Amino acid sequence: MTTQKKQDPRSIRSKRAFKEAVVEILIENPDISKLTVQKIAKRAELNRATFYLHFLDINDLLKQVVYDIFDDLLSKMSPTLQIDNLNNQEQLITFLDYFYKHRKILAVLFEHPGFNKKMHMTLKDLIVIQRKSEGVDSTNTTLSMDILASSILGIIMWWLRNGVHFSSEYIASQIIELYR
Amino acid sequence: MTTQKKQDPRSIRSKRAFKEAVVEILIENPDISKLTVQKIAKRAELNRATFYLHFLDINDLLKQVVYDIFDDLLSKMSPTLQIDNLNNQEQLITFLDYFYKHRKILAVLFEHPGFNKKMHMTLKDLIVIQRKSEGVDSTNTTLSMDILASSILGIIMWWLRNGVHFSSEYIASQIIELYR
DNA sequence: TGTTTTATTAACACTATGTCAATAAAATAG
DNA sequence: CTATTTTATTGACATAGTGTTAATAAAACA
Repeated sequence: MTTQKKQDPRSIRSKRAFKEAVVEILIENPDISKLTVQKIAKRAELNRATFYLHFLDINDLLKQVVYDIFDDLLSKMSPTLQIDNLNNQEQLITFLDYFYKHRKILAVLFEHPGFNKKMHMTLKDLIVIQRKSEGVDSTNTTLSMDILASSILGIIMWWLRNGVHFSSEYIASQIIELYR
Repeated sequence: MTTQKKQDPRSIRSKRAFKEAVVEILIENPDISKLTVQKIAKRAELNRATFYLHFLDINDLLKQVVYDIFDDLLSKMSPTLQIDNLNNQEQLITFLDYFYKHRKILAVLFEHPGFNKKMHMTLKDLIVIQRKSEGVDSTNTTLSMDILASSILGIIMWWLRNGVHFSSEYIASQIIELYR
């Protein structure tokens, strides 16, 4: 507890209110370009100037929303990752189920530049962990982990973009098929 | 020449000026969210109101820029597609070379919602044409053409996003490797 | 409970948006 | 080559959004 400056409860409440507001607005109207600080503040029932006390701009707010979601996703993945006798496909389904559950907001956030980067990093990490647990040395494989992560990301983006008409199980099986 | 309403040369010039202006601005500062109609009109040396005569808004302008690029890409691909004895990899390299050549503006346009959709359609079409020329019946293959197109798209996006540090040949070989 | 800390606010100057009636200029028919 | 039509261009206007600041209010905690 050295440099961990304790947050005033008021700050925490306000930040959360803005985050919840922007998510609500985006689910109702999934057009990021139509967002304004004014609309977000009104929905959060807070003054517009308060927004600038917590966030640099709308992009900064969205970046923080993205990071929150990934923290949540990773905390929900970690118990699954520790089960050794769980195979590729089962882990992948756990992963995809998270996306399915939050598909509405995730489909919108995909448009945000920060999302892809974070998603790519997360996927790559998960693949490397997975490979290690299988005893595969990733440095020797023909396909780079970046290429693998990018191609899976592409499939998940298409899945979410098109309204999630396929089950997590089907998408998992298609991804597995790709790397047979 | 029935419903093909002939364009006034003035319209054509103005539209082109706005398109060139927005591309110039985006190459200098690749942040779509910082674009304004005002800046674009100033760069095009035209009045701001003229902008609204040709485009609905900035998104509409960007959509048209995206479509122009894909028209150009397809017109450059079609001679290549007609050469029967050209293999997968050589066609893929022709495709990727186009992206390499226009990487600066394409890396920016990837952020635009319309881009991914158009790109996915184009890729899927090219894959189906390719398969047909090889005599493969796409309806019988295990992987859907959508999944294939999405995964390749993911790789190309990663390639462009990370400053194109790999050659078209390397990326092509990695994509081919994926579907071995 | 009093004092400090910090979040909140209204107000300000500025920039951006989208539209319209008036104007200018290019296109084309005679 | 000129007259007339067509349509692109413009300045001006009302409205909405931005980012900041000094004054205020209200939680935190000693």
